[in-house]
Amino acid sequence: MIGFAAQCYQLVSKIPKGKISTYKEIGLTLNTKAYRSIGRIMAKNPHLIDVPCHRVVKTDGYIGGYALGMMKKIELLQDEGLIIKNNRIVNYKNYMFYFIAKH
DNA sequence: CCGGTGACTAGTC
DNA sequence: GGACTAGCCACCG
Repeated sequence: MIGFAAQCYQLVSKIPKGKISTYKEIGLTLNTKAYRSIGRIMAKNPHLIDVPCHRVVKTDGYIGGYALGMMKKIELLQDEGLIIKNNRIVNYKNYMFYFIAKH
């Protein structure tokens, strides 16, 4: 059986390099409002390498948290070409990746 | 801007 | 196996 966590991991793993998504999007895609659950699952991420959860940020483009610390998360994102300022992704909307089509 | 509330899962006890 | 707790959030006042 595919658990909730597995679905999250699967979605996140589909985010292309240089792109980001939000916890909300994942929630919408999985048709749930369990935003916090998603965060908790990521925090316990047993697939830290396989699942690039550093590409998942808050709805406002703020970094949020990361198992290895926000600094590490920022590093990884910057390494993919994103610009981070004050813990926030500059022009994050340009990098947004939607799992489902939005108008 | 801060605090409280909501919704949901996986772990732990 | 039931109950409790924590969590990388979102939204509203």
